[in-house]
Amino acid sequence: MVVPKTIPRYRKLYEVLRKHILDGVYKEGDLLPSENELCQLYGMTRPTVRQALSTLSNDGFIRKHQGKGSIVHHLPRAIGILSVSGTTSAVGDRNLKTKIIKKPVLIQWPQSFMFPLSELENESGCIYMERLRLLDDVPIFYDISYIGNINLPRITSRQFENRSLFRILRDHYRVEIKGGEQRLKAIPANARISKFLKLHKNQPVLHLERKMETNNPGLFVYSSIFCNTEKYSIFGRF
Amino acid sequence: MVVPKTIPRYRKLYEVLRKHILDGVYKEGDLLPSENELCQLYGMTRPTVRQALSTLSNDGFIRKHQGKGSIVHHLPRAIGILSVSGTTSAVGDRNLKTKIIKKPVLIQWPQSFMFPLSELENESGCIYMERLRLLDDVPIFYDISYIGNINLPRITSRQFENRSLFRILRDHYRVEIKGGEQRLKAIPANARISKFLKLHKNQPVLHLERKMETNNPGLFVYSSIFCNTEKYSIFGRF
DNA sequence: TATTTTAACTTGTATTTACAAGTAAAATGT
DNA sequence: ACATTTTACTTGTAAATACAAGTTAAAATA
Repeated sequence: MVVPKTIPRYRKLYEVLRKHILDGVYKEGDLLPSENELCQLYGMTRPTVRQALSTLSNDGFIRKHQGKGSIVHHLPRAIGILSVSGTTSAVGDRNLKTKIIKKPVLIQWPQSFMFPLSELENESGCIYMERLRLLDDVPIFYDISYIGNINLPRITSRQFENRSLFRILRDHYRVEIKGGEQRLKAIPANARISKFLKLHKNQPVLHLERKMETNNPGLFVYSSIFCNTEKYSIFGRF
Repeated sequence: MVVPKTIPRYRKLYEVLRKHILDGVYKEGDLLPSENELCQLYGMTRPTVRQALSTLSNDGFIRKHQGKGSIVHHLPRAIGILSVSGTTSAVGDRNLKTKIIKKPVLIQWPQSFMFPLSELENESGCIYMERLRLLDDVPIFYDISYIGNINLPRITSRQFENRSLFRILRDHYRVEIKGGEQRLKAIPANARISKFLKLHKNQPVLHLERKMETNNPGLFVYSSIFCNTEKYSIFGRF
């Protein structure tokens, strides 16, 4: 069923170092082992080690300094919805709950969609769902998602409670989110949004419209997200 | 004065291809020359070419597909303040004007600053300035900037009208913005903000707090930006 | 002692080589 | 005419090597 594609060595090292940083083995400001030491430790050559470090640097886990080394960068403490990793993993699964407002159903795309669609996407419709995400029982994200309906069997019958959409896509369909684009706006909460996010009407709400690319070239995931930023800020790197 | 540091070859190729894409030599959906062709064309080896393409890919100019090639990605048409490049270059200098609200002055950091400061930063104070940026004569960004006061002679007497802060830092002080982090919030406009952005009081405004890293390890640039997102959205890649 | 120089590290850039894996079109077979 | 296989291309991964350039601390020198 799930094809265990061989994982590149540089990716393995990336995962190991990333985990060590997240687990606190290497703390903020610490110097990572030098590239040559990592070569010896993990039995690979410098280009391979450098590819792993380069990815870590791009993801903001380390900063590299010529002549000095790779220094562990401080980790974001706020909600990292602006990063690729997705909300659930960013907050750490601890206090984040997901509530389904509308279970996933197969529908036609809305009349005037927020992003232009390819012909193939338009023909095959999309999977639609609405979720509410709460941090410490405070509603933070009201999330409307559209997933291109391209060979994702049984997705409408899956359990999405307390689980990341991205995780399900990855584990069950081998779909990885690669990146994407987004538009941001500050808007006044309408009746529906204020109801779900427990805000007064017309209170400012952060609105994100996102188009996410996947490892499947024809498959995109779209989200319209309304954020209650009264208590928490949305955090991002660039 | 300005030391002409040798520019790496992969960087040169990056600049050339980037310019070609921006100038429309390669259009959206076009296939770039293959890596081997680029090797021949520019007289360099594949790892060097790949380093240039990898940077282009990270910056969102191209998407790479194994077995196919590098495909030019569509360019953002909206305002790219979430990208590193800075506002001026992103919009294209055409209709964007900058108005100085408060000329740059050397002051002490505010009492409780939005980001933690290093000792060195705290001791030496900061350069403070306020700017208003207008697109088609509509005020879009109200921008409060703090620059660490580390060896930037005569900066308080420079002309910032219609010029990007980043450009001045780069051209006159060899300071390059490398990346950074930001927090986002939707807030109601207060008296001052509504005055400058020509909005009603309590209308939703997008608030960005940014910390930007530079090629000078001790130097950071901070901005508190209030955005009028009524007409335009803020665009970003991730 | 104080200063300068050197040496030993670090990461950055670049070449060369080899094979794996994905894509698409041409060649082949039925 | 259609389906399959082959082939030639593409990018991906990985090794081995070399030197440049920035940093730091030890060593040499004044």
